[in-house]
Amino acid sequence: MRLFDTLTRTERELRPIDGSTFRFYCCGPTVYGPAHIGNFRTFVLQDVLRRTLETGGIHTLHVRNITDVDDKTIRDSQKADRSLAAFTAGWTTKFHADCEELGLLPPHIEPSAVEHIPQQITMIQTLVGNGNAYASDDGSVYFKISSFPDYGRLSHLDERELHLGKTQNARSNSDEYEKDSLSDFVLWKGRKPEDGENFWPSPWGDGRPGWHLECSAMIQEYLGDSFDLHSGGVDLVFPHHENEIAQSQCACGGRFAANWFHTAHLLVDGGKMSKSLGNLYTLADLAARGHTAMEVRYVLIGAHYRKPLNFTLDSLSGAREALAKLAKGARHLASKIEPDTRLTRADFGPFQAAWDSLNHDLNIPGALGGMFTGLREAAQLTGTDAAAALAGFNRLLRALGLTLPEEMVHASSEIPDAIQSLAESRWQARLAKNWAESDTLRAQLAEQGWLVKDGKDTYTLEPAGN
RNA sequence: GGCGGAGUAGCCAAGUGGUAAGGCAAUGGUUUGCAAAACCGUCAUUCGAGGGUUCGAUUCCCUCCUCCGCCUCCA
Repeated sequence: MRLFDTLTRTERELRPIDGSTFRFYCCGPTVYGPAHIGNFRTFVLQDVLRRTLETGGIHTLHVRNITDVDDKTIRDSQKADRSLAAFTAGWTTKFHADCEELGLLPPHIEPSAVEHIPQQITMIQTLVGNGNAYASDDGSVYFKISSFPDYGRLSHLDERELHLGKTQNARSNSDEYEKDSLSDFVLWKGRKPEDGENFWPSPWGDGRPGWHLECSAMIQEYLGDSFDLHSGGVDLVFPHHENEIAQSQCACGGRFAANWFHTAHLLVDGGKMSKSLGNLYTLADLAARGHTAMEVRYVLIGAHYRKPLNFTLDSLSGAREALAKLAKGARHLASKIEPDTRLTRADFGPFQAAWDSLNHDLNIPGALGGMFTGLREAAQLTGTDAAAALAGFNRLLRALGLTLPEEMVHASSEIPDAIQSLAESRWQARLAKNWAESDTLRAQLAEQGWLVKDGKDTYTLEPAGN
């Protein structure tokens, strides 16, 4: 497949550099609270990238870290009066549960920062030894930007140098006199009283690793000095990824990531998502509004990854209908296939255009459109052709990580008994042509948030839309 | 201020130098005790505004307007 690369700003063919396995790294969550749907946009898109590669026959090695030590995890664990380990373990578990609900494939390796302190220290020692880093009086170690001429290539820093110079002057009067120059970033943070028990011994004294270094050390451990792709949200381009490049290339040599995959942000109602605006949603928030994780996933993949996605609650309701429509189309297609039909082809049939879209810079919205139009074409097919089309459709679904509702009654197991019996009474009244009674009971169900849909011989119950 | 990105129907959203995918909503019809559901249709002469290049631009260039992100932690 072809994918846009942030560093070269060109579209490139993705092929494993080792010839067999496509090895990639994704910056994972900092576990100090529940992840929100903006975080999940990134993880879901990375998941579709992986699934698309795998559907195309490419083996992958997916590494995604857990950041379990930084300012926020320490601060909030203290607030919660729990150990850092217990605190972050709780949120890690929650994160995994959310991921599973969203249909995310677990990474093959999921290293945590705390579990890789020795590797981080070793990397810092190498950097100090190479003259790329220096210790300060307070036991911290900084990376010396001026020792790495390529610094800034990813984020086009050279075009911002003038500004940076100004800032340096402005800030060199501030407290941060520890650093040779302002843009030097911290690799190891010397122990401070507010860190509490959260410190580790090092050649420079007690302290903890800097945030940027975690990823570099874990990448070195599991992927080596050169690998296929590195991914994260656009906000990580600078300084996080820029710093990773500097650390890793100086410490390990190698080319680091061959491709950079950055995902645009999620907006809510056209603006930034934030707690203060009350528009920051977690999976649990949306579940409380009656939306399934699969509906959330459908919305999250609904815009091209390099464009901001405008999230609205209405789009979630739309997703429910769209998923139902896909399910219906698939069922219709399946009904055209004789039980003993043999699959004789392995192409995508009417879904070829959808598959092509996916492989052209991960155009998921284009692929989704192709699935609907493909379904329309496929409706005419029978026998082997229908079987081949359905197989293509299902491969596409798997690439997108979508699972379709078997029946429209996706909440059937969660219908309270009281509601169920109310609905049953209504159905009996209706069969007896007691319309007044039937309508009254239907209104009662509606009041309690349930929608009745009458079929020919039976009825279904659904939570009413929001 | 610097860098990067975006403005396509009521909403979400693809796409292309050759005349606008798809989904939701809406709406007409069939069906239904009435609704809903289901099924069959309809739904942008137009792509933020104004110029320019071109036989032809929504797609390329210029200017302007609006919005978003990064420049400090952030998916």
